[in-house]
Amino acid sequence: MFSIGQLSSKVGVKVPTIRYYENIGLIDPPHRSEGNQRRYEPEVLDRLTFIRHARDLGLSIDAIKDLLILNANPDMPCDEAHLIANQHLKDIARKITQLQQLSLELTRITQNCDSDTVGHCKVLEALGDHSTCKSDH
Amino acid sequence: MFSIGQLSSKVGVKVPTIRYYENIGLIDPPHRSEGNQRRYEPEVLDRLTFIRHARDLGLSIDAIKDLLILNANPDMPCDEAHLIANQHLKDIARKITQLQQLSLELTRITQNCDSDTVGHCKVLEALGDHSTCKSDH
DNA sequence: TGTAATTGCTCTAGTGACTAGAGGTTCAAG
DNA sequence: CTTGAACCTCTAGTCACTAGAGCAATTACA
Repeated sequence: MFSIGQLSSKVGVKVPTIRYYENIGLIDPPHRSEGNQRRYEPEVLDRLTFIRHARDLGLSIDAIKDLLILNANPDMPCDEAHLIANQHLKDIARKITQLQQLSLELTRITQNCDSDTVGHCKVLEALGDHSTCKSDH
Repeated sequence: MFSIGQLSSKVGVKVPTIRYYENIGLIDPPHRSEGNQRRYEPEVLDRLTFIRHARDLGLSIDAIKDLLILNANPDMPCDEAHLIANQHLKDIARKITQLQQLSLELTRITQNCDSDTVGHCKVLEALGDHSTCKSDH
């Protein structure tokens, strides 16, 4: 049996966030002590770790809800889990490329600083041209 | 001269979002028609496209404001531009690193799984078990 | 030119995923 | 048995939008 604070430090999810997750139905309301404080069974550790991990990877709460349902039904096909992961992968790859472009441009700006002024700044160009996008977003 | 709807479909930013950007000072208030409707000059296209891409990459509105200032002032003293650019460079570098780790992690997770039912799906397992992570996130 | 559909206007409130604070209660260590 | 840390609920704030109400202007077509 854990208090909410112990649970929090064990899984690295903040106390108010745990209460928030309970509020929105992502985790079940635990039993309470005589004085109305939350007391958690060890099982919640796995679930919260899963949630935390998935959030870290940028999955939405709704996506996590889906995955938790999948998790609870071991006989279901796992395509959906892969689909969710793969969608994320594509998105991430695109973002990396664009951030690298922006980074390059910002580096150029700082390195052009032998003169007194920025000169012709291409920050906007670095991200302004939609045609350089590989995917549509 | 574009109406707000035309602008919206050209750059892929929703109409209410454009008004919101005007509200918070990210784009200038345009001229109005006789009947008080917004009429945009073509110049706003670049600016909005830039904003859209930068947002997509996870830059905050404040960061975007800075970058737009940088872009709009080619005569800006060097040290000031240097400062702004460097501040955001660090941030962007960090974002790239994080995304790369994430991408690796997701790839590893999806490639480890070749089962057809959730029961043996490694994606779900990997999300639940933090100890299998190569990097800390 | 008339009229109907579409697009526009402002304003307020809601969303997601938390986070902060007020004001009070319970628990565990000394 | 006291004290202080941890807990409770509740409301409100954050960011970057998004939705809806209720009304006005514009555009397409007959």
